[in-house]
Amino acid sequence: MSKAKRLLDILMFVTAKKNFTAQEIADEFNISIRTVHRYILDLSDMGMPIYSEQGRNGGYTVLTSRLLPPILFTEEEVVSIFFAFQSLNYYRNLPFDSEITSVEHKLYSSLQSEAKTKVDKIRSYIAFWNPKRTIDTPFLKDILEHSIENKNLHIQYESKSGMRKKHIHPIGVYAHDGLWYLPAYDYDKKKILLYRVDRILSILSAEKNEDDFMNLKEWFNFHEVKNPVRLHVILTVEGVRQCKSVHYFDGFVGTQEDGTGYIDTIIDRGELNFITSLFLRLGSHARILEPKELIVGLRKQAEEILAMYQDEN
Amino acid sequence: MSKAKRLLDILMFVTAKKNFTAQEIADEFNISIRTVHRYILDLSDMGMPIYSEQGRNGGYTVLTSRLLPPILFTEEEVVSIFFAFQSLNYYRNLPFDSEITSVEHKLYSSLQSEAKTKVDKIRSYIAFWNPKRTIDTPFLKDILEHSIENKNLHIQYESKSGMRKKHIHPIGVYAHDGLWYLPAYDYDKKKILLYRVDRILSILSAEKNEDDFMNLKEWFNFHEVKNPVRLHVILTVEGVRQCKSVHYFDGFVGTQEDGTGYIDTIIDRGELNFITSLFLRLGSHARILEPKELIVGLRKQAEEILAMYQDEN
DNA sequence: TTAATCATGTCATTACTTGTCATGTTTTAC
DNA sequence: GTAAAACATGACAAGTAATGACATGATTAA
Repeated sequence: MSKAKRLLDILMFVTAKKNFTAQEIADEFNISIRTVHRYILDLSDMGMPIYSEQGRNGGYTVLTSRLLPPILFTEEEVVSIFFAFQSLNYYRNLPFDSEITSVEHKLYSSLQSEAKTKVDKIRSYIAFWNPKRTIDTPFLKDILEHSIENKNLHIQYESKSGMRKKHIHPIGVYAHDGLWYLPAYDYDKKKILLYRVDRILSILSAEKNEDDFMNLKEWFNFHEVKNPVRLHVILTVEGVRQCKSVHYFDGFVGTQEDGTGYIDTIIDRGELNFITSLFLRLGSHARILEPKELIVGLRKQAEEILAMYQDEN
Repeated sequence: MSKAKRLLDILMFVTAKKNFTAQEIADEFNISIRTVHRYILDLSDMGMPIYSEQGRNGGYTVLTSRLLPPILFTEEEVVSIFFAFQSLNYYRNLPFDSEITSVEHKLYSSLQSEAKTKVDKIRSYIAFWNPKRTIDTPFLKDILEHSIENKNLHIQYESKSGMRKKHIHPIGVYAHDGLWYLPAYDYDKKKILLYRVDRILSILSAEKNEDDFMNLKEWFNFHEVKNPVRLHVILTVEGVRQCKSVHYFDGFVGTQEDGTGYIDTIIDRGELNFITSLFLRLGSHARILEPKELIVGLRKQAEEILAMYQDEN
């Protein structure tokens, strides 16, 4: 076996083990201790942060987190990594900040000037925009970490009715439109609720979770319809156009030959509140047939607005 | 110089040159032709796609796009790359698809099982959600490419009033809320308009652009206010809460000591249409003082809704 | 003090690398 | 069809690097 290959093997062995003696390596790879010492010298020369302790119970220790064997990329592959990093640009408080910076640095400096230009262009011509909010999300990293580690949390949360303590189990964390959301099982309310990470005021404590919960993907697919209500709406041509751009109605917008259309589906009563504002905007482009409550809600909102501005003309 | 180092040098030299003869390498590195042949054998053994053509005018050719020197990553750095890739998950028709797959594969297979678990967890606990639309964006890759290459385009575009031909210069491309937008200079209308990439029906032709335009970043910061209008609103506590979650008002929401607040800023008249639906939703939580048009618009919309449902009770 | 470690040096042996030379093969220009 | 320019491969000697065995020293903990 070539020296280079063997050095790589040892590198992997050693980064996995973190603590080892020369004898162990010698036995593992069937080489003499003298050679092991020589190899370790080579590895430190190559920049591996490895240090030794003499004396009984001494040995070697690898300082850094594990190093991976060197990986060969093509230029296009590296460009694709920069493309992916570009998509994180408009977020704040992301985890892996320093790692991403160091990866970017390593990769960029290995590129030739032509490819550097390409990366620069991607950076200036492509954006994954989201509202670059002034809202701070200081606990994002912690929440992500705890979610991944399957912990339960006690948090202080700023809800509509003021500051509350919550005992929750995170299902996962997701970003939408620049905000971070935390679907989590609330132990007091005994159901899964959706929290906003920026409204978490502090994490009081975390403990290992023992229970079983659905994961994030399952939660996304899971739409518990507890109070089913039929939503039945007729749409003008313009109404169809606008509804098709609303994700909520994805797939539910039916069209007639003349371009007009309809929505006829089952939704949860809890969602009516959210839907009201959609139909307020659509005005006469959408005529609701069912449910009654939605019509009542719309009228109430409309009346509220008219009442507020009745004295102005 | 060690063999390994020299092999790397040659690897870089040949990937940059793409076409070369053994003699050239021998001269460049001051080694014998025989050794060059041996090195090339080594490189192919290492997986470099290098092939030879015999005969006069023959030589070696490197098949792939340029390979970069092997790069050492720490485990955390690799995890951060997977984190970034995760953010692309809910998009369709992205460029660099195959590159990302191959990078993922290379990296994942080099990870140890412990780190693999971490990557798996990131994949199942973190999402960058956006409306995973059923809308197809077949021209996204092409549009991106042409933007980067500073081309002008003739496209067929599906606008409100039907299919139109457009002659444009792309400023850049950005994603927002799952849709791709293309700010571009319209040569006919002589101004920058915003197109939706999914509404591009075909690209008729592309030609090199000679003119100077602003770039995407400049465009983001550029808000031409042609018809300035003062927007002045007073907000209840709940109104403040809701407005702060609306990106459009970022930074413009002032608060009083008692928790109520106000918005007082200058906007463009063209934006009133969009704002109307925001205030429809807010109802009595937001009382508009100025501009008059907005109040008129709100009342009109409210009356339209009431008229539509007047016979129902 | 002793045993377990690392650290370093020397030296003979072995393994690998390199250059030179030789011999083919393939392709193209003339 | 021949010569030139290229790759392909083999053999071998000379040179270089890697290895193991052994020796010695230093450091640390039991």
